[in-house]
Amino acid sequence: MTARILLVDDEPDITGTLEYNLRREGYETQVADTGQQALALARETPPDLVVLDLMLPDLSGTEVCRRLRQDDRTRGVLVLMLTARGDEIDRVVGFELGADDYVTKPFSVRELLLRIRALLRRNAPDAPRAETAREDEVVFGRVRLDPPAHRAWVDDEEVRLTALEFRLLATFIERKGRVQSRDALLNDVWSIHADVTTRTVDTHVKRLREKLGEAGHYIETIRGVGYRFRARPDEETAP
Amino acid sequence: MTARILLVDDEPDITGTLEYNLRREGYETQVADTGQQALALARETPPDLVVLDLMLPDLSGTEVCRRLRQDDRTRGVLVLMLTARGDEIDRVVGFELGADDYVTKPFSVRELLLRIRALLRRNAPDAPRAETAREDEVVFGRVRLDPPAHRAWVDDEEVRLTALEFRLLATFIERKGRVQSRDALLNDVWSIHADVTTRTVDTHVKRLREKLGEAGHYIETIRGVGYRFRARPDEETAP
DNA sequence: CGGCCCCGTCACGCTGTTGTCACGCGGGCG
DNA sequence: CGCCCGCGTGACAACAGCGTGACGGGGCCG
Repeated sequence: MTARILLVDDEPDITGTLEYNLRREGYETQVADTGQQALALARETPPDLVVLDLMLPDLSGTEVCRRLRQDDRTRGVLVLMLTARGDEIDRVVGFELGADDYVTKPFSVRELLLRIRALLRRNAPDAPRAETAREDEVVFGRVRLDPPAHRAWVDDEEVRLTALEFRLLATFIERKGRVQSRDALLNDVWSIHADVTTRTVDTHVKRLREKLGEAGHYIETIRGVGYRFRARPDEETAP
Repeated sequence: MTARILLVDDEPDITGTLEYNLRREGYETQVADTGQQALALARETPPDLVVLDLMLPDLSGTEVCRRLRQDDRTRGVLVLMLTARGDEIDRVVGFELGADDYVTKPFSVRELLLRIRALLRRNAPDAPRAETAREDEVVFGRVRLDPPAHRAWVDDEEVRLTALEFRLLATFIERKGRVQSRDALLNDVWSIHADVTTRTVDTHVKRLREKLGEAGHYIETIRGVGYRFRARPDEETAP
């Protein structure tokens, strides 16, 4: 079974070169030059791997990745990100997005081809990713997160989180034990730097708590400061 | 638990640079310049990750990797390979060796650091922050403060402080040993420059003392001037 | 095109926090 | 020795901050 690869970039030079080389190696390829198109194609017939540029005309690459993870049909697709600022890479391959690999621009085509091959083989049918998949999971008390699959559980009961909620929860867990001001959260989760008087953060924290049920108590309110995710699941703070 | 990283390369330049950078990020490092030495060290106390050069004086990097995978003690260790001729990479990250990632020489240190961080996090059991949080703590006698977490303890008993009280206490400790006039405190803690006739400061000092219990005596009243936090916990001032 | 889901905003009500006041005490200064 | 200013203290009312339910717009999918 030859692998199918979806190339997403608005630069024809890049997709062209990659397509040529990948086909020469026996892969089937598809090309999309916008995020929307990429999502449509991926949902139509999920590829084995998506090479995803971060800079796209419509949606950002991170957004595309997020939506891929949210759809059952495309959840398991491997994602290799192209380009990321150094300080973004952590989020790209970390809790939040769970991309499987990345290559920074300018990149050598050879390098990219090698990484694609490595990813596909690591994920090959008879070499189940079971082991590595486990390692990608994040467990905190009764909460379990699988960033690459973009799924969440509480007590082994799956919880359906929206993209935003997932991002919020991932950020909380990543920064557990430390208070996050509303401003900080708006920066990191919403990617906006606005002075805020709205109750947006509060509302989404409420929704997240609601969906997490008992585990919602992991999110503590520090009045006048912000929110804090518990440092440890069994921790008891002063009354 | 900070991660332990074993660097294996016969180039002191490389190991030196990496060691410096990794330590700066809080990792523990070990260095080996031969394959045999690397294996010995790894078996002695298995590290969390091995950065492994392919070109070594005695054993090849691939051979070292293979033996690491064969030994029960070191089987689970993450391996990041340095340098590989293009046509070798397939074997390195493939079934045969099963390295977890690779970086080709010449490599950017930044790139390598990012990949190391990504690997470790993906593989981190838990509590990646526990240790670093410690470093942010402020300890003064029986009082302990954790500003990022916005928590306070007296004799390891957590004390619940309001945002204002926390700010006040932090300011005191920051300016310990020096008298703070009520005006100064209103400036720094309340961020207002008002002529003061109110008993606001006094009231909050009282509340803070109350919550601190015995440790409340760290805050001394300097009649006619203001308040002063002790310079040292064991200090006794003349009555 | 229509329905659904997601998300931002708003208003309302509650609770903990905070500023103020009055009172009493005590120490220093005249 | 006594008075006065400064400080501790308890009470209290206003208020800000937060939880919550509801609403409407907008985007995505069928």
